[in-house]
Amino acid sequence: MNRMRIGDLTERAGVTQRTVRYYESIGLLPSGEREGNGHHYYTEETVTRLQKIDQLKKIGLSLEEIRDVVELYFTDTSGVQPKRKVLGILRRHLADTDQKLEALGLFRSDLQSNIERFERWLEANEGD
Amino acid sequence: MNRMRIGDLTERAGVTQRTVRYYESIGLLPSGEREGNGHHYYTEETVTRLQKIDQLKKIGLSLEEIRDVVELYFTDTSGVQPKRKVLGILRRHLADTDQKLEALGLFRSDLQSNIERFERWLEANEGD
DNA sequence: ATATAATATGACGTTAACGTCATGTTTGCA
DNA sequence: TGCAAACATGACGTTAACGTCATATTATAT
Repeated sequence: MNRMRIGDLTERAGVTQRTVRYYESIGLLPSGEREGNGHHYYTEETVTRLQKIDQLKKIGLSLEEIRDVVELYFTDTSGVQPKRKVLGILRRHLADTDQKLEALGLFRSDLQSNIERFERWLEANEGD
Repeated sequence: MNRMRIGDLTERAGVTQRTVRYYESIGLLPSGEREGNGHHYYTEETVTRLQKIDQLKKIGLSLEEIRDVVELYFTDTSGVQPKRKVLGILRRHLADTDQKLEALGLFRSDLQSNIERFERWLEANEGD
């Protein structure tokens, strides 16, 4: 189904209309083409774009950070200068990500050892 | 230096007074003992507690989530019932953490491959 | 043709995690 | 003893990421 209006778009992408309009307002989503009437029309790409945004949000990126990288998945970024810029952004995000991964890993083993400690205690102190 | 007032505390922990008072107000930090005058007094433990909170924040936990787990590092949680409760919380956080780790890992390799793609393009299209 | 559903736009409300005054009391030092 | 620096408390302000009306126009089913 190509060329849908906001109702179908939000249903397929699992977001609210408010979210779509908010994203349009901050330039995260290109505001769909409008006909003679005031209505906006969207395509399949808008759906996948919204889904991609959702993925990146779950990772913990802010909408501003997402705006930096999401273009990458949907445009051709021609020219040397833009490509260099995107490359810089990507490298920064990679460094950030590695830090987060490390911190999360430490937290995980912290959790793990605490869990084991509690389990041992409970096993020792009652018949369960 | 044990038994300090808020000025030293915030300097050592690298947070503002507002932050300390906010944490006290939401029960994340025990509000330091007060003398006859209205002043609060804190100890070394408060410093390390603030630092622990900061670590957990960097991982992406909300203050509410932190309140759930931070006690663990500073109290004895005696009794079987409380221990069971904490154990439940820990297990939930472990599952959350594993999900985040997986998502972050995927994002990382996504970034990585994009970076390589851009690098190859730049190498091919100019002498650098 | 008309009632109902869908859309557009604007404005105010909300939560988290504090920042920033304003005002009043306490402490520490010359 | 006097006075600037430190502290306490209260209230209003701020940003992100939307939620929730209210109102007006357009689309659609009967």
